[in-house]
Amino acid sequence: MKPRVRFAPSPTGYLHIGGARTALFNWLYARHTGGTFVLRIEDTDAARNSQEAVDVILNGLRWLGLDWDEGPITGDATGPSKGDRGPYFQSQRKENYLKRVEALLSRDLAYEKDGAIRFRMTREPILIPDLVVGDVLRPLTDREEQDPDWVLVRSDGQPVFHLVNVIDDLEMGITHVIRGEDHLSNTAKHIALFRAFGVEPPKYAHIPLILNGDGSKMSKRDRGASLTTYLDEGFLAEAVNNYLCLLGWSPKDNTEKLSLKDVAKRFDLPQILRHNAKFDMEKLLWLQGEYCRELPDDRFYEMSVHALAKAGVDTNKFDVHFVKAALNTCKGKLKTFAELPAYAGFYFTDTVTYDAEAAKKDFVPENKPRLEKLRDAFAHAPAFNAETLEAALKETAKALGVKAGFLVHPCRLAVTGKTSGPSLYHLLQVLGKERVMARIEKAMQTF
RNA sequence: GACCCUAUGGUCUAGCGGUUAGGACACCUCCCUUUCACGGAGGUAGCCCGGGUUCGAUUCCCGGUAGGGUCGCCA
Repeated sequence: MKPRVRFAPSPTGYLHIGGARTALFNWLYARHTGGTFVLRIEDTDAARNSQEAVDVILNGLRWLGLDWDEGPITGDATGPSKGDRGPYFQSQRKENYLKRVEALLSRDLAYEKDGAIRFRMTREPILIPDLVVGDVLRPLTDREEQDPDWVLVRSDGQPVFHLVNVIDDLEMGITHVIRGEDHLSNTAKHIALFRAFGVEPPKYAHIPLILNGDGSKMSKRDRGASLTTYLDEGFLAEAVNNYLCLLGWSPKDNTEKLSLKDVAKRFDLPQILRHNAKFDMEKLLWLQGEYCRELPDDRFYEMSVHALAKAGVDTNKFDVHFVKAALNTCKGKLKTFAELPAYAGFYFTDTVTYDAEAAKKDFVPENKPRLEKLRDAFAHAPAFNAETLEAALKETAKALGVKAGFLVHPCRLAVTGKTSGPSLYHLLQVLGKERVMARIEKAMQTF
């Protein structure tokens, strides 16, 4: 029998990075085994759920490329879905729950008290066989000893998470429950329920959690916790996926860069690590830089234009060849597209603002005649391209008896306003003679 | 408070009784470079502590400590 796994997020309005990894591991296992990846929306808290909140999840998974074989097609709970085990929204499954509760009631495995329906919980310790953690024996805690039974249906008629989760897994034929380790202790409840329903529970695989760098729990507000951040900041899905794979799983051969396809081939549950991992943005950024550098030109262009537009730079106002040439000088230089507007903004504006500290250092009186000479050399260069400009600058430096750097830095500052950026000669070429001359002229008037 | 899980450099990890404890990120130095980035060459830094078991423990067992999780009419 082929495995059936599921990702069952609650639409809270954001997709936690840990949730994304849970989805990823489920997806990887399904793809590795040729099984089925089910997406189920746990929208039991009707008041807080909205279609927008579901869309955040759907969009996040789609962005990562984690396609589901069964589940909703849109964020609309009553909308279309794929798969024959639906509905895939808990809000649409209420009668299933009530039917199951009736069955429990009729067999005295549950009872009513104070308007709520409670489950007669097993008193003996329950063995949880876990594919990642191993066999875990879970006795009742001292608190639970006082009153081991727990609520299945609230007095307002709402079934609780533990109940619906188990019923859905049962009815959807889930064979492997791959979820965060925060559910490990509660798995005893789930196993007891499955048995009460007369079926063997699925296999469990509890994966370690992702924590903040300081070891604390990653919550909504923490940097990097929300998947949306990565979409917004111009990360590449392949980098995020790759990084997530490396948190709690290892190819064991020192490979760091892996495609989802590679991982799907090699991934398996028993190799998952048992300890929590701390989130390290630096390493993610490194991977991001790696993938960014390898981007095909058209995709780099597309993402760049998008990032610039988001920052208020309308590249449509410029000649397409100019835009492409400009962006070309940036490729391989930065890690996230969010950096691009600051990095390449000088191409798309006529008002250069100079870095104050750099201006203090480079826009000094002795540099004025140098800049003048350089301007003249540029003006008389046989052509205005990277090679001729480099030659012109070097000759000028030689004639002045100074190192090239004395011309390079003020020139870069005059033209871009900054101390670092794309290759100077190439950016000058792209900017073109007219703009370059004007900018040097303008800069010289400031000191 | 009880119970559960975990423990290799700052971080992610390889290791599954005998290794100069390997790799990656980050950091430092140097080279390349007219900036930055890339690339290249080096470097700093690690087996949580204490007991066992064993000829020998990072590795196995027990205890401690630390971190995380769970014990809801939250999910």
